[in-house]
Amino acid sequence: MASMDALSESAEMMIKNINELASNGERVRTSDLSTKTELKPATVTEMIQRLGEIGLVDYQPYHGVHLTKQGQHVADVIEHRFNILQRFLTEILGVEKEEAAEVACRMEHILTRDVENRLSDFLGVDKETESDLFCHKVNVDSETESEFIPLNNFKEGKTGKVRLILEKSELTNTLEQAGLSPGRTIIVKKANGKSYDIETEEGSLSLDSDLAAKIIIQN
Amino acid sequence: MASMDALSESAEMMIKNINELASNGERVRTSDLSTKTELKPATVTEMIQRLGEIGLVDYQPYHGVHLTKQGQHVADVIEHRFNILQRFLTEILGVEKEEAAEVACRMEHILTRDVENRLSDFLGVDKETESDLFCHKVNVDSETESEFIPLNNFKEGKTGKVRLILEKSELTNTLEQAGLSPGRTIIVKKANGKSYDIETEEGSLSLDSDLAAKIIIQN
DNA sequence: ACCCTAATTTAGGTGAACCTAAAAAATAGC
DNA sequence: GCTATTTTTTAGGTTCACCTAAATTAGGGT
Repeated sequence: MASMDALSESAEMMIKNINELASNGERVRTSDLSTKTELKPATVTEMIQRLGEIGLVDYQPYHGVHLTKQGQHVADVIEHRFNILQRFLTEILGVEKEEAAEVACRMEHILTRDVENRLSDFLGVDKETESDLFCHKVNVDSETESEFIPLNNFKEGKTGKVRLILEKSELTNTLEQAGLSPGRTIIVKKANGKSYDIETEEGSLSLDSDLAAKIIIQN
Repeated sequence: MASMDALSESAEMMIKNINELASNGERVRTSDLSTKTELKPATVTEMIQRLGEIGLVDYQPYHGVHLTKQGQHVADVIEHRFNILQRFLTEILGVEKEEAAEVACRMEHILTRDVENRLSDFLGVDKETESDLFCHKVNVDSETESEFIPLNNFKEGKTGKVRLILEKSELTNTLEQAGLSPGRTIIVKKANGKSYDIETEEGSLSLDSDLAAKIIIQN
């Protein structure tokens, strides 16, 4: 039986790799894992035996492994964490894809549920991420709690408060004069993904999605 | 002599803790490190011996340690990484301070220089953070930086992208239908201070300077 | 059915990061 | 200045994540 002990980075990486090699549904061979992880076959054997003992994989000597339901869940969580981290690093910080992947691959083992959720929200992942079947929307914790959302992910018709403006420039100064400044309340009149029509305390204006992405609203 | 081998998380944590206990400039005792790190004294001794061998601390048996110049540099880097991570987690994601500290404390050992720099920029730390003497501003990437200009100041013949429309009205709606809406590219055909002839993706039009003043273009 | 090869596992080793228990050194009290 | 106490170190053990080399098993070809 599995002891929910918080897995080591190595163990999580092994599960992740098993998952990635098991796309076709077949059992994953030791040698393939060895190639992918760049670990020696003997090391792979040792690790999958341990994973078998704690119930995360079904291991049969000489006949490879496949993830158990529990193992699959772990893999899904890790994959999701990797994805949001990589998105954050590339889309928000502008890190190159390869480096982002490396860093995300280290950080995915460290993220807590809370940070993971908040990062998702920040990136605007609310829109039915179909890939997350496992994510049984149990989210018991999504209490009324207002969120911080980039303006470009804000839904039409909603009211919010400007909390943060990223990458300040002359343009954002202009925006602020037009009533779109931290602390002010705004209404999103129209949002079609390309341009955003906003009503501020001062009047109305409209801006493009690049600019909208830099304005963080609290609902 | 120090081998710049990328330190383990444990080693980096030990250096960080030595630094934090050395505020007064005095040598740090094994027992204090033991208390702070929640490791047994024997473990602390073992680790500071290793750090001594690679030149990051000056270790004298029975008389504690203090950071060498190299060790101090490591401590400074880690502290800086911790700070920006914690700021990001609390200020941007809204994570509670305690959890943010824990997560930042794990992530600080993983950040690369590039990600660190970008995160700093994102948080707006560029403005002469006097504490980071070592942080040579290597930012090679400040690309040709385009400007944001009201359409009435835009020069004849130039091409730009609509970014922002102030004071929306029926008139501006009409403009948007004519292709002059946020995100679209336009060309200024003629500009004489009174009226402006524009070519949009949809066709051409002409408008007066009052209206042009409310349309911000990025070149 | 049998051998050969390739894949896999076992056996045994290393270093890092922890531990406990015992020895040694420093310090404090008188 | 000597002993008692506290601090620190040494010695030796464990687990984890890796390794190499040797033994074992599976499967394909004839």
